[in-house]
Formats: sequence, C-alpha cells, structure tokens
Amino acid sequence: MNSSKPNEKSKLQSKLEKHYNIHETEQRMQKLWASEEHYKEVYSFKFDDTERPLFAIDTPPPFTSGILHMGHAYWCSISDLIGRYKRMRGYNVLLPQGWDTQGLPTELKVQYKWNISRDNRQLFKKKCREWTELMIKDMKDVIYQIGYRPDWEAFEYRTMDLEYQTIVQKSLIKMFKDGDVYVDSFPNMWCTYCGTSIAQAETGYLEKKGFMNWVKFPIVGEKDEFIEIATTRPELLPACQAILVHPKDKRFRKYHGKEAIIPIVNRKIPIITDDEVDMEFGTGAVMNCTFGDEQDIKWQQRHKLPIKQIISPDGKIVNTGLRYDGMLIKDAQREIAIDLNKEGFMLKQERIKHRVLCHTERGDCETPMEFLTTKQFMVKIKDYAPKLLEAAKRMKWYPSFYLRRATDWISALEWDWIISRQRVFGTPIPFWTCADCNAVIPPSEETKLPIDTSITPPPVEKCPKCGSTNIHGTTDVCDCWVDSSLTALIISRWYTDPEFAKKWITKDSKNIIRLQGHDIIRTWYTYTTFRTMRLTDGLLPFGNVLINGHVLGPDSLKMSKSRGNVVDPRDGIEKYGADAIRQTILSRKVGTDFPFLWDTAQYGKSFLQKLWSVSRFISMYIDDLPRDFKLKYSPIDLWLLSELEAARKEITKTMDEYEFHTSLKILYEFTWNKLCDNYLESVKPILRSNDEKRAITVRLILRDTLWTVLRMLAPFCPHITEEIYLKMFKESIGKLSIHATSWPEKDSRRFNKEKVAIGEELIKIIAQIRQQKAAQRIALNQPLNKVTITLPKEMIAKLTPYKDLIAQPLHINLIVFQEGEELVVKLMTANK
RNA sequence: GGGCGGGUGAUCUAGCCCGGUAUGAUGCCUGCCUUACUAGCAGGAUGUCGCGUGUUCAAAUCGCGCCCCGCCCA
Repeated sequence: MNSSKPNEKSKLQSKLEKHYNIHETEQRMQKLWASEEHYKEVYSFKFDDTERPLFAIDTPPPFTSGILHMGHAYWCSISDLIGRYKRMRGYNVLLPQGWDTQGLPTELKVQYKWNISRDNRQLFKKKCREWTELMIKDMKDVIYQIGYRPDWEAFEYRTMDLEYQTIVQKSLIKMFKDGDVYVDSFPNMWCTYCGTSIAQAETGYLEKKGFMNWVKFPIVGEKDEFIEIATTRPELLPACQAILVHPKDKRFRKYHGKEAIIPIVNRKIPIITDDEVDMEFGTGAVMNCTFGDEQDIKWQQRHKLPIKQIISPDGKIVNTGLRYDGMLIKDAQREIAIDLNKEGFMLKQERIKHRVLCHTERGDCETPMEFLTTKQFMVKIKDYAPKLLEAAKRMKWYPSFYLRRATDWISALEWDWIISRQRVFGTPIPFWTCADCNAVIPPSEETKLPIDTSITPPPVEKCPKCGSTNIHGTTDVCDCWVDSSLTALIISRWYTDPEFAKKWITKDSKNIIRLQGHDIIRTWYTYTTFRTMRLTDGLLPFGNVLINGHVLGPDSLKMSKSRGNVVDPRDGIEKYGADAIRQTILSRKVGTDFPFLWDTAQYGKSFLQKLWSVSRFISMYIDDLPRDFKLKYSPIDLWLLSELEAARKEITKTMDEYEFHTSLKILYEFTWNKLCDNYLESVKPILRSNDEKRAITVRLILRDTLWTVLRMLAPFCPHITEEIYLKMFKESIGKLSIHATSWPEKDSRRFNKEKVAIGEELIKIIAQIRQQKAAQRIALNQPLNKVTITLPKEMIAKLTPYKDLIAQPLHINLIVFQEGEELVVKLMTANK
C-alpha cells in the first residue's frame, strides 16, 4: 500500500475556486451538452441498444405564442429531471420535444402586428410559418438556459411541418374509413369574434355582468293578461318559438295550450309544458329561442320547434325583418330593451352576475358562445366514451386523484368532436364533401399528402352516395387538438417506423409517461387517448400520466399581464441561476398549483454555494487515496454511512413515485445538516491528525459520500454537479459526464446497529455541548477545561471508549461521565 | 348544484394514505467567528394544525357535519 498522506504543500490546494461562478459554469455546461460527443454518449436515444429497458416521456409541445413564463421552465425541468434520472437508472431514454404551432393567436399576430391580410391564404400561411420560426427560436433559447436537454437531434417535431401534416391527414383518412368522420349541420358552438366553430372542450364558464329582463308576453284572446318570462338575452326574442312552463306549476295551469304574442315582434307562439323547466328560476316560465344555449337546443329537438337563425357568423343580428338587423348582438340587446321599455312590455331590469359559456381555451377572446347551424366536420367520440373511461382507469396517474378529473370529463361528453375550424394557419382537412348529401369524399390512395382540397380537384366527379356533381373542397383546417393528439404516435414513429413503434405502443404502453398540465386533461389527454386507441385498434398512447400544476405569481394568484405578477424565467436564471430555479420549482409537490417564491430561489442559490464549498473542502483531501484499504470506522462514521444509505433508499423510492419535492428535501437535509454541520465538523481534527488509518478512512468516506450525493443531485442541479464531477471525479470514474454515470446502488454493507446508535448519541452530545457554549456565550473555538456529561449507566459504558470523538472537535481537555437519568452537559471553561 | 384539491407560527410550506413530542425555508431576535461556505455556525421567539363533533389510552392525521378559498364541470 502506498502512503496516501498528501505532502504538506499540496494538502490545502483545492481544485475548486472559492466561489461558485454560476453563470459562467451553467453556460459552459449547456454548451458541452449540446456537443456531439455528449449527445452521442448521453442524450441521444440509443437505437441500436437492445439491452437496456425503454423509457419515453410524451412531453408537452408548447404552443408557439412566443410568450414564455415560469410554467414552461417548470415542465421543462420536470421532463429533464425524469430523463436524467431514468438514464442513471439504466434506461434507454427517449426524450422528445415538439412545438404546437398552428393556432389562432399566431394568425392574429401576423394579421395585426405584421399587417398581412388573410385573403391571400398562401402568403398568409407563409408569414405564419415565418413568425412561428422566430417564436420557436426565442422559446428554445430560454428552455436551453434552464438546462433542458431533450433529444432535439432525432426527436424534435413541429405540427406545421409537412411531414407532421401528412401524418395528421393520414390519420384522418383512416378514421374516415373506419366510419368516424362525418359532416353535419348540427347546431355548433361558434365564436363570433374568431369566426369559427368551437369544440365543447374549448369553452368554459365565465362570470359576466349582465341584465335580467322581465318581459311581458300578451296572451292571445285574453285582454290584459300576460305571461312573464325572465331572460338575459332579449335580443333573441325574434327567434323565440315557444314559452315553456312546468306541467305542475299551478301559476300557469290556466295557460296550458294557449298562445302568447312576442312583444315587438308580434308573432304568435305556443305555451307548452316540459318537466325540465326550473320552477324556481326567474318567473317559472322560460322562452325558447332555437339556439340560446344547450338547453334550448334540447327543447327545440324534443318539441320539434321551428328553427330560426338570427345570428350571423360575425356576430350580428340578421333575418328579423326589424330595425335590429345588422346590429351587433350587444347593441341589439340594448336597443330591444329600450324598445320593450317604451312599449311597456318590460316589467323590470335587474343587474346580475351570471355564468356565461365562453371561448376560454386558446387565446384570450372570452367571447360568449353562440349556436349557429353550420356544416362542420365531426369525429365520433361520444360513443367511444366507455372505452376511454376504461383506458383511463388502466393507466397509472400521478397524483392519483386526477384520474377522477379525467373520468368525470369523459362521462360528461355530450357531443361528438368538431374537428374543423374556419381558419387559415392549420392542417388542411383532407376531404371534399357533397353539398347535397353531406357525403365525405377522401383523396384516392395514391394521392401525395398533405393536400389542400380547396385547390386540388376531387378524385371523383359524382358523389358516390347520391350521384350529385355538387362536390366541393374545403378551406377548413383542423382543430389544433387534431394535431397534438398524435404526439404519442409521432414520438414512437407509428407511421414512419412500425417496427420501432411496436416497442412502445402496446396494450399498456407502460414505458411511456405523459407529462401535462391539469388544465388540458379534457383536451390533450382525452383526445390523445381517443385518437391513439382508434388508430391502433385499442392500444394505449401511454401507461402513465404525470399531471403538473401551475406556477402562480409570487402573490399566489394566476400569473397575468394585467396583474403584473408574471415571472419570466430569464430573470430568475439571471439572479439565481438555472440550478437554483430548478430547485425552486421542483421543491413543490407535482400536481398542485404553487406560487413562485423568490425566497426559495435564494435558498436554492445558497445551497449551490454550500455544495460547492463542501466539495471544495473535500477535494483537498482526496488525492492519492489508496484503492484497497482496510477501513477503520468510528461509530460516527457508521452513523453517517447508515444515514446516507437511508437517504439513498428514500430518495430513490420518492423519485420513482415522482415525488421530487420529498427527494430534494432529503438531499438538503442530508447534505447540509448531516454531512456538513455534523459529520464534517466532527471529523476535521481527524483529517489533520497523525492517525493515518483513521484519516484515510474519513477521507474515503467523505469522497464516497460526496460522490453519492452528487449523483442523486445531478437530475435536480445538472450544471453544478457536472462541473464538480469534471473537476473532482471524472479522472477516477472515467465517464464523459456525471449524467452518463449510474444512480447510487444500495450500500449492502451491514453496519453494527449498536455502533450506529452510539454514533448518533455522540452526535447528539456534541450538539448539546455546542448549544451550551452558545447559551453561556462562550466562543465556539474557546477551549473547555472540563465537561461533565450526565448519562444513564449503560450509555456511559458504551461511550467511554469514544471520549476523544467528543473532546477533539470541541477542544475539551477533560471529559467526565456521570450517572443520571438523561443527557445533561456541564461546561467549565479554561479560565474559570 | 356536483366533483376534486386546499385551509398548519408573520409569510410560504412538509407531514395526512400507514394515528403517538408539528418539518423546513424566508423574515425577526440573541450570541459566536472555528482558513469549505459572496457568509457560515449555534441558539431563540412566534402555532387552539379552518370550525364543531365522534372513534381512540392517544387525532394535524381516521369518521361525520359545517365554513372559507381555488380549480374543473353542470
């Protein structure tokens, strides 16, 4: 065995600077990881590896709005963390990253910011692409800065790419062939602001201010008799087809079978009964206006009421033959209320707040929904709901309670999915239709995709169903969820490499985890599951679902520009560094919403310096350590090692359960508390002593412990751990990067439990003495003449051999044990 | 109206599944300065764990009822 005592000169040389240079290091590491060498070794999916188990994350493709907030940094950090962790656990990890590019917000930006007209569709699309390229560049830059390192090289996708659009069109053609696609002129929800149909999933209820109007309807054939109704939408009076009352409502029994006259409009309508009328609401009588809301549609169909469409796609009143024609809905509402008042039909008006179904997803238009009868492409999903429910239950949900959110939503599905949108920047719908019978006509087999049927002639001259020649292409494009519901099939290359896809997409797809926010469970989650199952004969897109919450502003409120509480990740990275920001957001339970707190970021930054310092300290003592050495443990050593093993076990377990906040907490506790404050302080004298055996033992323990901690910290703080690895461990470990090393294995050494307990007791006593010093205002480095320690008899016997372990670090001349019930320490200073 | 989540010192929070002296951070206060630590270390104060009730030797934790906040949906 060669002597390992470092010579005096090199003893206090550290390989690490005194202060950790966050920004310089992080940038250097990111550059390194972008290199081909690191890509090949660490971050690439290994196609030719048949040994290692597979693991893929279906990461969220962010919408390329150009707006970037802490939420993006959040899911990037989670994806990155899981990727790095699973790699260390021996998985062949597929970490793709895509971009959800086609959407209304982009169109609006191009239209208004770049002032491009959408009339020239080809030019407009081109400009949308250009805009999107710029946004991707911007957003990529930021997620790069947070240390996110997906497999860009092989698995980056963009929904606007022609290859992607081809696959989307292929998938729709298959679904058509399976009978899932149809065209119908069912009343659809329509956004008059965006000028497009809207899916149920894109709407939400918003609290809006409005008026409740009490309107009198004269009864036909009666003098001065009126039936009163309460409505928030008087402008729909011209579309009114009936008044409904509850059959058991005594107040209206006398009007059953009679007719009423619509005020202003002067048209007769029947008064009919229906069980679903809420007697408590308003006056108990309700008018049915063809397309007021979902309930109106139900009633219209049940009672076979005539249909009258008085709202135009651009949100104007039409078709009434009254002076309101051409007015915006809002204006007409006001005007008709004025007229009702003038004519004496308005009983009263009341300011109210009510919940209105609005366009809430994608874009901030928040326009109240109207119902318009337009021809739309639909996909049958409602009938498939039972299978979706069953699938959701077969997946593993983290946290588990979100399963309920999914099943609730699926059970509530009432309509099929409207997949067409009257927009420009989107995947073209690959069908023609027969204007006479609504038949859907797909392109012929040999047609090269993607196609735009608005400029491509149809493959047939006559409608195969009715023989009509009235066949048209469409300018409609796909709902964005038609694009993004394919991600699982895209990353597994279902359409381009079926052999490869088979490895992933299976009955349970247990090697894939979907990561997404809770706000898009009803859209992205549901549609991906639905589409994948339909396209693959019932296979699942993924077997695991990890739901993340929202990062709120520091004031615990939803981040919003108007509130001014938006936290830009770039600010955070600049102030505290990427590793600190990652700690900040990863220290919270996954699945819950949480505020972004700068204090926590500060702690993360301090922790980086702490980790750096302890590494720096240890680096001074680990040169020339023997490879093979019979260690001479003290109980305190054993205590540390058993604490480390306990921590490793718990951290591994919580990482596997995606409870990162707990893993991180244990890492903090172990590193800062146990390793630095307790162990390190107590062994410092040994490091400098002449007891070579003990010194080498402690140095080996310190090195190995740091190495273990460093690896467990690597997924959380990839930059600093990589830097320390390169400076201190690469030479001996030999791997290119810490992110290519493996997760710490179980320490199978069996430590004498009694010795460990003694070590713990020693640590406790040292802490007590420190505490006493502080209480008596004695400087910590001031020597103590004598310390009396009161302990139970059997403890004294056990601790006596280890007096030095207490005396040395605390500079005590004499330790005296005394019998007693519980631990008490008494100090005597040298000069007392 | 329903479902889900939450209500813990000044602030933010862990713990709750699997009952047994409530965790950590920030801030505040007091000391110390020891060559790993743009600080660090040691210590301190601040809590009826939303309210009520039940089960239990024992409840932040389990049951029931209620109140408040958030989200999702009727």
